[in-house]
This record gives sequence, C-alpha cells and structure tokens, in this order.
Amino acid sequence: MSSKYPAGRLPEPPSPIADDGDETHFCGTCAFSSACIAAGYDKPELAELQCLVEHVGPFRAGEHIFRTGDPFRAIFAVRGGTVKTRMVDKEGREQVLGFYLPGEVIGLNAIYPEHFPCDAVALDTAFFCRFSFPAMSALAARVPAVQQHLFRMLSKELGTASLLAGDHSADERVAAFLMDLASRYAARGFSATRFHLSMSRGDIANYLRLAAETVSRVLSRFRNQKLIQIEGRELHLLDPAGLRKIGQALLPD
Amino acid sequence: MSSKYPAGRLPEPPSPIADDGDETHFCGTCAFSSACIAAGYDKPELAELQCLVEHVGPFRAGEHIFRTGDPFRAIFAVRGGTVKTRMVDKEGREQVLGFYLPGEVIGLNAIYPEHFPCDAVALDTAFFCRFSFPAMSALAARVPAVQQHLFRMLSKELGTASLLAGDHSADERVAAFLMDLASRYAARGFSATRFHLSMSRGDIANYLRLAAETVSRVLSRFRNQKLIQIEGRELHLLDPAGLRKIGQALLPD
DNA sequence: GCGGCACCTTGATTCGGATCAATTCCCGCC
DNA sequence: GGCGGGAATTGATCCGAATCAAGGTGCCGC
Repeated sequence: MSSKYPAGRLPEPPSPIADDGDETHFCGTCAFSSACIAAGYDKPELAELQCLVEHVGPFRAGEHIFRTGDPFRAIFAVRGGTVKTRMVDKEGREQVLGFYLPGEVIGLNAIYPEHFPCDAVALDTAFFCRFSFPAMSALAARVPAVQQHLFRMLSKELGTASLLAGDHSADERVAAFLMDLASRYAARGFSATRFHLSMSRGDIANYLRLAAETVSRVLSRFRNQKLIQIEGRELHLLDPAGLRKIGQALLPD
Repeated sequence: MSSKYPAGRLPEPPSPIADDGDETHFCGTCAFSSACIAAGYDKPELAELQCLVEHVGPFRAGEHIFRTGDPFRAIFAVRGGTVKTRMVDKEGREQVLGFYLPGEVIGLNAIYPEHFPCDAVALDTAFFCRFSFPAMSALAARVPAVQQHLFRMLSKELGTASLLAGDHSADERVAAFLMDLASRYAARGFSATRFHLSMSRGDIANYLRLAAETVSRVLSRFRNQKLIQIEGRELHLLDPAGLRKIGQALLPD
C-alpha cells in the first residue's frame, strides 16, 4: 500500500519499537518464520512467496491498517510498531479486541466473513508484511508446512480469548495483562521486564473491560507494592513472580 | 428431544435434539457439509473422506468427549445433543467457554497446542462425527474446498468471542445469549422461537460471567415483560425483536 | 512562553451484580 | 407414597468497580 506519507509530513519513518537491525533476524522472530523458511528453502515456491509478500507502511499513530467492512484480501504480520484491533458499535462505543506486537499477525478473523470485522489502528509508527490471502492459501495447498502453519496460527488465536474470560478482579486482570505482554515480548526477543506501553490507559481499560480510572489505580497500587516501576508508559516489572501469582487464574500454566 | 432417559441406562441411544430423520439431511445442515460435498462428489477422495470420518457416541449427560491435556488427534462435529466446553483452573473453578449445537464443530482450539486445552462435556445424550485431523489436513492439501472450509471454520470461531466482550449489563448479555442460540438453531433448521435449554442456569451464568441468581432474575424479568415464556428449561421466545433490541450491542448487525 | 488539549491520577459517591440465605420445585429413588 | 438432593427462584445485604468530579502533567502549535 500505500501511503508512504499517509497523513503526515515526516520525510522518513523513525525506527519504532522493533526493527532490530537486519531483516533476516526479524523474519526469524516473525510468526510466519517457519512457513517462510519451509516455503523458501531451495524451492521453486520461493519465488512465489516473494511475490505474495509485500512490505507496507509506515503507518503513523492513529492511522488505519484496515477498517471494518473492507474486503478481505490479505493478512498482515507486524514488522514494527504496535496495533490495536477494535470494533465500534452503532452507538459509537469502542471495544478493543486485542493488541499486536512485532511478529504477530492480524486479519485472521476476516477469512470467514470475507470482510474485516474490525478496525486495525496503529498505536505508534508501524509497518507490516502483507500476505495476499488467495496466494497464501494456494501456496498452502502445495506446501504442507505453510498449510499447517496457517492452521496453527488460527488455532492459537482461538486460545487467546482466555485473558478476558472469567469474572476476575481488576488486580488479576491488570497483572495478567502485564505478564501476557511480557511473555509476548520475550517470545520475540525483546526484554520481558522493561518495555513501553504503546497503548493508553483507556485502551488497556477498554480491552480488560475496566474503567480507565481503575487501571490507573491498580497500577498505582502495584507501584506502591513494589511490583512494578512505571512512569507514564515506560514500564519496569520489578517482581514478575509476584505479578504472575496475582494473575495466575488467567494465565497459562 | 431429549433426554428421555438422560442419566439412565438405556440400551439404545434415543434420538436426541437433532437427528432429524435421514443422514443426508443431517449432513446438509452440518458445518462440514460443503467440505464433505466438495470432497465426496464423484471423486476418488470420497473413499478417503469415508475413512477419516467415524461416528462416535452416544455420550450421556456429564460424560467427556475429550479432556484437558488429551493429545489432539481429531475434531468433532456434533451430530446430536449439546456440548459445553470448559476450562478448570487449579483452584477448581470452572469456566464455561461455549455451547455447541448439532452441526457445530469442537476441538479446533487444540490444533496449535496439540493437546486439548479444555474439556468437552455432553449436556444431554450426544453423538458425533469424528474427523481425524492428520487425515483431514492431508485431504485439505489435495482438495482446495476442504482447506478453504477449515480456514473458514477456524476464522468463524474467532469471531464468536464477541458475545462475551464488552462490559454489558446482565440484561444485555442474557438477551444476546438467547438470540444467539435462536439464530444458531435456525441456521441448522430448528425452530428459532421454541427450544430446550440443555444447560443449567449455572452453566449459562458461568458462560456469561454472571451469577446463577442473576440469570434467574433476568429470565423472570423477561417473563414478566412478556418477552419470553419459560418453564424450567423449555423456552419460547415471544418477542424476538424486543430481545434483539436489548442485546443489540452484543449481536451481529 | 503561553494556551489548549489529551492523558493520567486521585478522591467521593453511586450502583449493578455478587453473595448469603431461605424456600420451593422437580425427579429419581427407596 | 414419601424421602432426599440438586436446580431454580426470590429476597436481603454487601462490595468492587463505575461514575462523577477535580486537579495535575506533558506535549504541540502558535
């Protein structure tokens, strides 16, 4: 796509949260890595994979990667930056569905309806690998590893809803949210104890089905208890084990 | 329906909620129908489809179709009866993830972890088509329609979580729950205004993240408002439009 | 530097639903 | 037919988080 300079006027994109140097390393941490590798290694499909992947972006904070109702043609792997997905009901109330970090994939929930059922909005400067879905599924039919990878990604995302499930206290939810982010950063090779919250308190609250004030209070309490250090959106987890304990009912294992 | 002999010792399975006569018609209403038809029609794959499908059951109320941690080998289409899926945390608290009606498919969330992440429990006498997943994905690689169908089923289930999303009132949740059941029954050819709730109030409450007492109160209120007629678990929707209006924030469209 | 604005924090009050408690109902069982 | 137990209903009370309200802070454009 698109929009080298989407709504702004900065001449060159800054290097946001990801983009840890060389491309090869990034691809190693991407959700598609095994599919790409399986398809790419010394095979004629390599050429095809190349042509079904397209680098898009940058998108700047607040810009849409896709909008509710857009026809579904591709899925997107986050290469750098952070994205939220959200639905807006007809009364205009926003519902945040999820946050996506570098290496994660958005758009899978659009396969069935064939139109995007939600918006995807960049929270900071973000860019993507765009995978044409028709091309991708054609490739999947020929390369079992690609097919399996798609199945696994879809299935994995099914398991994600559990962070919201259950009637849990605000403390449990926030602790679980922080630990979930930590483990996802860790899985992509970032620090699991120090990171930047790209989303506002309001977005966190909305995602966790709490009020923004409640999130703020819980974070203050966690700080007083020396569980975290937080200044604005810069977060340092001082006692991950303690947080894990608080959020354990919502966390895997 | 149902459970003429729910927890008894009947020698032969009764005809529960589904099984509306002949098999062909049932398959027409099943979530797999298009995949089966695509695979089956005059093709050599027919034989293979036959061998990857296996009819299992009956399971009686309370019996497990699979348990958390079981190795994942197959997915199951409900042929008759009703199923709930649930997770039980280490403190022993149950979390109901969903209810599955005839024609719907369970087990998709086990592909990625390769073990079932939840239990599936029959709520009344239930039976299934069991699809070996390795065989299914091998078939999918050869028959594009089957692959596409799997993608679509997985993606569709991703959209389902929205019933629980958002901070909605008990009235909204219960109304949306009833309308969701109604539309799913309608999609499979059953009545959309009269049906049996196979699950207890406690299960409904757990699924909707409410207390059982709250569900009971809301249903009583809906009855007083002439929105529904309910006696035990027999439900008659008197004013679907009214219910849809109450639950609209959670419902599609 | 200054004003405007969005975001965040903290306190006071309110409210929806959870919890506790008491019957009642329904069914299988003796 | 009577008994026992789980499920459902209904009422009384309590509590956690929402809401309302009032600053504080940082950032951007002018």
